[in-house]
Amino acid sequence: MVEIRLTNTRTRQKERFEPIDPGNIRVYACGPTVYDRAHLGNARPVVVFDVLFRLLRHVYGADAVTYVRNFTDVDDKINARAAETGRDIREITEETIAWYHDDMDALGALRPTQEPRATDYIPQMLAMIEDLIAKGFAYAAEGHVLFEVRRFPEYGRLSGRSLDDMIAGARVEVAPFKRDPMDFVLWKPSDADQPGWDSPWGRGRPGWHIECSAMSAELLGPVFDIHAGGIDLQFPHHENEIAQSRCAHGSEVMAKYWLHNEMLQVEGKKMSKSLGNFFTVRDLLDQGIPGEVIRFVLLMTHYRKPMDWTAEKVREAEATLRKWRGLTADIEPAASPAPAVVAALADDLNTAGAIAALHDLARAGDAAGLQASADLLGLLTDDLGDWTADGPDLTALSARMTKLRAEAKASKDFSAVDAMKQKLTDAGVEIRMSATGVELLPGSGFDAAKLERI
RNA sequence: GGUGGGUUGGCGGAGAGGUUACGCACCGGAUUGCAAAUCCGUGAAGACCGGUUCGAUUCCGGUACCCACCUCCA
Repeated sequence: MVEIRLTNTRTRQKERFEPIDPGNIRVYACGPTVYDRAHLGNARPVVVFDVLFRLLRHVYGADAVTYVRNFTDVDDKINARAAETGRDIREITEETIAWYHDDMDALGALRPTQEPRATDYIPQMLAMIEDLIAKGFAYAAEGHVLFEVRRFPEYGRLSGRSLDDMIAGARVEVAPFKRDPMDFVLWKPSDADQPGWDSPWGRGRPGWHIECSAMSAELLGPVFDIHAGGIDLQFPHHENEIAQSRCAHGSEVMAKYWLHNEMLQVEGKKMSKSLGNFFTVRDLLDQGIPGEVIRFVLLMTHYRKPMDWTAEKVREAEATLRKWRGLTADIEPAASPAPAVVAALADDLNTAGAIAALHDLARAGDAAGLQASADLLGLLTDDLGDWTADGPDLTALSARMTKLRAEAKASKDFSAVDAMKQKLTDAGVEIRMSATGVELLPGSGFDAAKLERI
C-alpha cells in the first residue's frame, strides 16, 4: 500500500494519511456559490483536489472513495444578482451550475461522487440549528439565530487565532443582539423579496456556513477523513463549520485532515472579485487556451504555494503537452503508473515533482509509462486531447514542399523552398524535413488564416 | 495591531543535512542544402546575519522584504 502524506492544517504538520475506514474514504470540498462564472482562482482547488481524488482512487480503489463538493445556491450575492438583473433566482443558479460543469469538465476534473445543493438540505440545517440551541451553543434573537462562540473553547484553533485578538482587530459593526462580537449567524430573517423557508424563528434563510456542516454530516457522517478548500476559507468559514459540527455532534474533530490550497495570483496580487483583477476559466478557453494547458499550468506549482498565472507558463505547458501527446499517440498505456509519479503525488500532492517524473519518462522514451502516469494527474487523457487531434489537413502543402525541395536539390537553388518555409513558420507551422519527405504540424502559434495565403 | 505562509540558478519550480532535481531559455556538439524538430552535453542557485554540526541551501534564532487572512471571495 502506498503511503500518502498530507499537510494537515489542523495540526500544522505533514502527516501520514490513515483512513478512518479504508473501504470508505470520505472527502468534502467547499464548492462555489453559484451566481457567476468560475474565475481561474476557483479552478485551482478543483484541479488540485481532483488529483487528490484520483490518487485516493488509485491507492484505495475507485469504489472506496466518496468525494462530495457542494453548490451553495442560497446566498445574498445570488439575491443581489437577481435583484439587479430582474431574473429568477432559480434560473441564475441553474445556469451557473451548468456553466460550472462545462468549465470544470473542460479542465479535465472528474465530477465528484455527489454535488449536493444547499437548498435541498434546508430541513437538515434547521434540525442542526435546533439541536445547537437545545444544547446551549446557539441562541435566537430578533428573528436571527446565532452561534455563541464563547461556548466553544476551541474556537479559533484551526486558524491559530484567539477570540480576544480577533475582537481587538475587528473592523465590522457589531449587531446589537449579539452576545459576543464574534458570534455568527446560523439563520436570518428574509423579507418578502428574499428567498425564505418557514422556521421556528419565522420565515428566513440560512447563514453562510451552516450548509457545509449540514450537508457533510448528511452525506459523509459527523466525522470524515478530509476537508479541503482554499486558504481564504480557513477563517471564518472552516472555523465556523468546525464549531457548528463539533458542538452539534459532540465530536473531537469534524474532519481528520484539513487541506488548504494557497491563492492564485496575477502580477503578484491575489486574484479576487473584489480587486477586479480576475478572469474566468471561460475567458481563457475562449482565447483558445486548451483546458488541458490550463490544467497543466495549475499543476506546475505545489498547491500550498501561491502561484502566478503567466503567459510564459502557458507557452511552456502547451509545448510540453504537444510533445508528450506526439510521443504517446496510439500507444497502449502501461498497466500501472510509474512509481516515481505515484510517490511524488503521495508526498503531499507534489504535482510539480510528478511532472518532473513525467519528463524523466518522456526522456527515457517510455511512452507507455508516460501515458499511464499522466492519467493519474488527469493529463494526456482522451477527453482533453481534441485540441491537438483536430489539426488542419496540411498534406497538400507538404506535398508541394516536398516537390519544391526535390527540384531545389537538383538545381541547387533553394530560394523557393526557403520562401515557403518562411511563410509556414510565420503561420505557426512546425516543419520537419527528413531525407524521405516533409512533415508539417501545427505548432504553438498556429494561425489558419495566414495559411490560406500560402 | 493579531495570525499564518513565503524568499532557490536568466525564468519557472521540487526534493534532500554531505552525492545531477526537472522544465524553459542560453551555450557547445550530432543531424540538416540552411533551418526547425529531435538527440547528446556544458555552465549557472539557495534574501541577509548569527548559531548547531566534521559538514547547511536543507535544522535553530534574528533581520529585511513579499504575500495572505482578520470583510464577500477558492
